[in-house]
Amino acid sequence: MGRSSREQADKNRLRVIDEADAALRSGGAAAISIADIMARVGMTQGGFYKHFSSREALIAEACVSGFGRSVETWTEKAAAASRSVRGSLGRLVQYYLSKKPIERSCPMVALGPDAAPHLASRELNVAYRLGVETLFKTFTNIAETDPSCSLSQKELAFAFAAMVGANMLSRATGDARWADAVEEILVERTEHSR
Amino acid sequence: MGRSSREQADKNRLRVIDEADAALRSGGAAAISIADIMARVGMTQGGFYKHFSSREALIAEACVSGFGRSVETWTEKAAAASRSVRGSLGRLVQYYLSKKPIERSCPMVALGPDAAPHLASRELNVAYRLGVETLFKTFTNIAETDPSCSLSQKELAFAFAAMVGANMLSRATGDARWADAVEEILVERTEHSR
DNA sequence: ATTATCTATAGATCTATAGATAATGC
DNA sequence: ATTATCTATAGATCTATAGATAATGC
Repeated sequence: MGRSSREQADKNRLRVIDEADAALRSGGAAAISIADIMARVGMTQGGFYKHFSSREALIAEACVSGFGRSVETWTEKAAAASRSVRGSLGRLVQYYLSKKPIERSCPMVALGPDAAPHLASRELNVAYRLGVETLFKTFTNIAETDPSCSLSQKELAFAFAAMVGANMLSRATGDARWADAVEEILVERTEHSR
Repeated sequence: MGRSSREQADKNRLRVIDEADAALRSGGAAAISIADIMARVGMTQGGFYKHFSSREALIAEACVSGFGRSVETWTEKAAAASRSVRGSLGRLVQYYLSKKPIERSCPMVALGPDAAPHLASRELNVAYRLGVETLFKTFTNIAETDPSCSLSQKELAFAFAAMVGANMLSRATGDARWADAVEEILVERTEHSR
């Protein structure tokens, strides 16, 4: 097999990023093996460096991509109709904390420990910070346009941290207690003032 | 240098666990290199396997040790006198979310992603679950004996998740916003009923 | 002619083991 | 005699690079 068309090469690049994103969400940065990911895309490791300058560069790009995907999903889930939960923020919380395949977690949780400045490349740390900032902005935007929610900025930061912490704890322990408590309280708290 | 005394060997074993605990808190399971840790203790890697059956076994033991240390610290901090915060639960929250050296984080956060059942050894997953359970028990015990705190069990689980999430987010992003919001709200909420 | 991908490999890890060494403990 | 530790190394990674190959794009 020889060279791909420019168009195909661009698609291959995106597939590599998608696979890296999936691996990151499953096992953090430690789960990124260039040979593995290239094999999953159907290529060999040698081709990797025509697309990315280093493993670190791929991780940072996958982080950007993962957060981008989360922003989209959050917006969709908040907007979606739901019988059980009336407010859009409540719907987002319910989606975020409902049992999902454990192998594909939120990038905030999957990358949290790896993204700290003393461990991550500068690129990854920047991508993570920007990603969290963007997701929180999405969160507050949804809250502001939700008439059933009247939380202050500080209370929103609190709720956001609780959501993320509960996700991490329930995922790691397999005990839904954390996710359930946060979901119930936040859904109630964004509806009782309607 | 030849053989150590039985007493010295036991001390060496504990020093290996302490170094592993420090490495775990700094960089998660990925930061555990047997040669590194043994060198830090002043030994060579060959001696490792007289003390531990495998790298995974050391990680699990370090996890147990780390949680044990946290339980002790939490109890001390809650009991300590403080001018600024009156309730013992508030003191614990303040300690847990105050700026600490980023290199020595809470085991719940440092090991969270590594401890999930599809990634960790069974030993590590069990140690993590037990550790979280014990820390939450410590948390609720402190809350129950604190007359300024009247949170329900569900609200305590919520507060606990918020604390952990804020710790992870502030540590990873370097932005104290999450820690500050959770600290202020929880300290206020455990005092306004006094 | 250019270049995306492949094959092959250098160099640097890291875990675990085997056998040697020397101090302990009886 | 026993055993905690050391030296040395096998075997298995993994990242990154060099040079070959073959299809694209002009």
